[in-house]
Amino acid sequence: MSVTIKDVAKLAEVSISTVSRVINNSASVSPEARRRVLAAIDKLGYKPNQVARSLVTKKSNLIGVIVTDIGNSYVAQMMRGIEEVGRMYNYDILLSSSYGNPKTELKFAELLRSKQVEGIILISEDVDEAVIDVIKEFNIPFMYLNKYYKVSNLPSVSIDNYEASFMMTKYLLELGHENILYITVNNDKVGSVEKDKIEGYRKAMEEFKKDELILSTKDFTVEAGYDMGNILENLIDERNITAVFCCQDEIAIGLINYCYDSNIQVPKDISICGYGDTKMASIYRPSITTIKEPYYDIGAVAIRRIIKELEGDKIEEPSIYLPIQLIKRESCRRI
Amino acid sequence: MSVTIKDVAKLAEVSISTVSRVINNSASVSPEARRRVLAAIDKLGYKPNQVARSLVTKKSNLIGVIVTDIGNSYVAQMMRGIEEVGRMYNYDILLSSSYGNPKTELKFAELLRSKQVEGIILISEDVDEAVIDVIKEFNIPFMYLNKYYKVSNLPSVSIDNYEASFMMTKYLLELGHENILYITVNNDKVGSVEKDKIEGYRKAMEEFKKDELILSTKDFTVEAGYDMGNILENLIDERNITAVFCCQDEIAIGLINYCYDSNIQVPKDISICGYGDTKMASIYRPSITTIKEPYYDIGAVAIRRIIKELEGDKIEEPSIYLPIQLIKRESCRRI
DNA sequence: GTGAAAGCGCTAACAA
DNA sequence: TTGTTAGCGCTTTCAC
Repeated sequence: MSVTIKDVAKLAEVSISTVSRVINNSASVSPEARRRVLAAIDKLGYKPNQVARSLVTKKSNLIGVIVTDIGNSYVAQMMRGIEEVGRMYNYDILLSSSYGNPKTELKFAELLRSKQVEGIILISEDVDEAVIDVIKEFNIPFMYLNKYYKVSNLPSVSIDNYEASFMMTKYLLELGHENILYITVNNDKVGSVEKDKIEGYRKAMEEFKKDELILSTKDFTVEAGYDMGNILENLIDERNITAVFCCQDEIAIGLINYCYDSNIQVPKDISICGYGDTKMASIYRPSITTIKEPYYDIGAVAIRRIIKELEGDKIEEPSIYLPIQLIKRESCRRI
Repeated sequence: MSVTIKDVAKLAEVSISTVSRVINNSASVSPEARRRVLAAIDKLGYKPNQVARSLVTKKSNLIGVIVTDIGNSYVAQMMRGIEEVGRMYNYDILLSSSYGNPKTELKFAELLRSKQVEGIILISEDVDEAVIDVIKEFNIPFMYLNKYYKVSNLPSVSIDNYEASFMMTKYLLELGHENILYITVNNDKVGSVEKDKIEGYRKAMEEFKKDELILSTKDFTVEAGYDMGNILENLIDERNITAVFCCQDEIAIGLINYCYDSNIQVPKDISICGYGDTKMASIYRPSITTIKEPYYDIGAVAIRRIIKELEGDKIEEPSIYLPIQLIKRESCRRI
């Protein structure tokens, strides 16, 4: 068996309380006793059993994170922020992947709870009120991170999508583009950020007195972007489209792939920009003009807020918005 | 406070032992008592405290994973496999990122231990014997995953790099390429898989009676690949190089980026292949011919082996090699 | 089939 | 400054 506090106490010839005091620095211990305890700890290679400690202190120092899919680049970036900041404050991360299944999310939430996590971060790509309600009832700090939807009154960290979309559209307009296509993803659900982004696009187009043109694709994948290719090809001729604002980098990449395959040159023949600034956007050629969503920071701020709440701070504003950035790269040119 | 086994016992008017028996199905309980207990559990929304349970059973159902950086695509893929298979067997994942720092790895290893993890998976990119030794001493199932180094006699899951490299080189030769450049990364450390890969390349070149040409770059990054560009440009002229086998996809992508910027067409002017089959390799244009390292499976098999060991199976072979695949895409052409 | 009691490894009164 | 003791929430003998 592994060595316990008793073994240390015996070897150091003190009581277990004294050992406990030494390892927790919780009360004054005579230099002599401390020395003996430390020596014993060293000799035995004693490491306190955190499980036992948790049981009595009711502090697990665990924060549960439920993600859709850790294989998604942006999720991994958020995890980095979560992990790194959590670590600074001595919190460990219990990870579970739901693959977008609400049933699984629910199961994991309860599992995390039974493991006594002190807070939960849910990274979701859909909205399921049932899961949210259950987690809320746990009465522990909770952060809801969703790149695609807003849920009002839920503590979260995100960006101002309206502003970002407006900024990007304006940039394209200022480059001289007059006919700018916005590619969104079919979505009627309440809270979809696409609504805000479309508003931002519209606002800018109106300001420049240009006609809007919005098309939907089926989802946020490279394939969906690729599939928009032939429609775009027609639009270039028929509507003299010179720039496309894609609602996600993946779609932009798919579209540029189509162009590559069809000998349409980007940005010479058409300017294409994305949204998100995933890793790929900077590595791909042409490198992609996009909006940088600060994934790392979103994760970092989310866990920081949880820890603050754990430390007693009440969080005032449920939603925090982080600054975005327009990243100008090769895929969009002045016209 | 949250509801405990006592509350359930009181409401059901049985002893806590009976409640325990019901939730664990550990001994026969009269139908009537079971019914009452179940009703009480349901009414109170009772969830057993896993921490308390762990303390007595000495089973935490936790597996600790130390990764270099969850932001790396291949690490995230491995994590998927680890998480998903762990979940099937009811194990939770405690995640920590070392960012390659051995001191941090060590600290996390001990932290994980004190959290009573039942097994540890270390995903590393360097070799630090000290860390390995410490983890070994924990005497719990341990898997060592390292894409770049082999450490003999350590339980691990990897691929046969010699074979993979041989296969790829042979493929290029069979496409008609005669002068094939292999780009490796400067590395004298023992156990580097680059040694095996170079051997595989050599073997194939010898078999086809061609001269080898090997160059080193500084690390496994896109930038390092890009930096090889001008050297390659000269080599195309001077040595009539028609194909480049890069030891990692990132380097291949960097090199192709250079070509893109310098109006060298891939694969028309030069064929370039990579190694790893990261996500990027299939999305990038031209799509990249590469060796598929089965990251997901590596993670899945690693944790499965840990669980098997936890279940009492002794693991015979320390190292397991998973099958690789040659993925033929656009970046290499017949000559 | 069931309850009482011991104990997992630890912290935190409390008393000395 | 120190030791004794009670418990954290649970499982598991051991009697009955």
